[in-house]
Amino acid sequence: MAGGRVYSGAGGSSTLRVLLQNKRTEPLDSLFFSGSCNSSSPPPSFLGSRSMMSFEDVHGGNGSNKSFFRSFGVGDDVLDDDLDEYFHQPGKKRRLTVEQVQFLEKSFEVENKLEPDRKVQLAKDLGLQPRQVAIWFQNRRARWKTKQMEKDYDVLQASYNSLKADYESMRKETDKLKTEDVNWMINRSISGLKDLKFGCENPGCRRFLDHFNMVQVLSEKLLDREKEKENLEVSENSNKLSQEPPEKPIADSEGEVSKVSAVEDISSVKSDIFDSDSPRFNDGVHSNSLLEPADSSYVFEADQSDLSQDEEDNLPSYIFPKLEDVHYSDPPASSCNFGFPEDHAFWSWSY
DNA sequence: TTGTGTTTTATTGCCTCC
DNA sequence: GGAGGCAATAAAACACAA
Repeated sequence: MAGGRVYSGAGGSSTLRVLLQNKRTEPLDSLFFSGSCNSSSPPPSFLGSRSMMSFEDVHGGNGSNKSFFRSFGVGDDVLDDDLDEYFHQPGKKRRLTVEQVQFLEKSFEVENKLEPDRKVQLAKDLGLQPRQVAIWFQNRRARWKTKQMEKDYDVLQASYNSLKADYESMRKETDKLKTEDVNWMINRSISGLKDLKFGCENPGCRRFLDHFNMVQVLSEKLLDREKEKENLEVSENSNKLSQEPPEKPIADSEGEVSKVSAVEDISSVKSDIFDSDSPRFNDGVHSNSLLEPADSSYVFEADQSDLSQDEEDNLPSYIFPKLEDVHYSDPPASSCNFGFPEDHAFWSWSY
């Protein structure tokens, strides 16, 4: 017993099960057996509570709530003779009838809290003890709360799944945009180089442009040399055919040999850099793909040793600065990074 | 028929409110 | 301090598969 609470209705000896076994009536059948059973299943036993049937406790012991049963055609003789016997079975839990539960459910829908007056009235109408009605409402509230929590959980989970899907979608979109952005920057840089030809007053930009132009000029030079070499070989071969094969090399002086070697070296460099089959060399002269960042480093890493000292000496110092004079660092205010992020160090340098 | 899981009814203990 | 609500739990009733 909690908090001095007094529960009424316990005790007694007989059961309505006995009553129904002996004196069941059609109205009672419809009351106690409808809904929860069908023709193919045996009717369940009456599931009223032991305490629910304690009329004395409900209405001062005058049995006035027998009206609930009388309304279904149960005669007073039945009630008087057997209900007492049934209503006082200890240690048994009785389920409410479908009709009682439906009645309580409707009442619960109206208001899930139970005021004392309403509780007494419901108990009177259903032939239950007020305590039973209170317990039923209490348990019903607990079930409602559990279901509500399940619904809330489902709503939250749906919301979470929706947000997660949005996140994944946005993440993919972001990755896609990043890729597009890189391509856009590359294209912008290339078109920026073209634009620079028509004027860039920024010293850094001008130097880069001069460098870029010089690379193009040198590449054209290399191509010319390649052609000269090929022509020379062709003419030599034709001479061989018409003359005795020489016993000595064509170039018998060291200087001559060195020049040929130099040409071969340069040709090899040219082949590496300007191979017409290379994706970096599209039109043979001015190639945007020359600046493709996939191998962008080579643009600035041209091995100066590939050029003859004469050629190198003839270049302005700002075009081919000494390596020790070049400082790849954070871009100065005058530097030019062509729209690339500043962490792309190769785009920004200063002397 | 029986074992097992679920649902329903009821109890207990604690708490808050008046 | 009594009344009543709530959470946790017990236990009976029920459903169902094997």
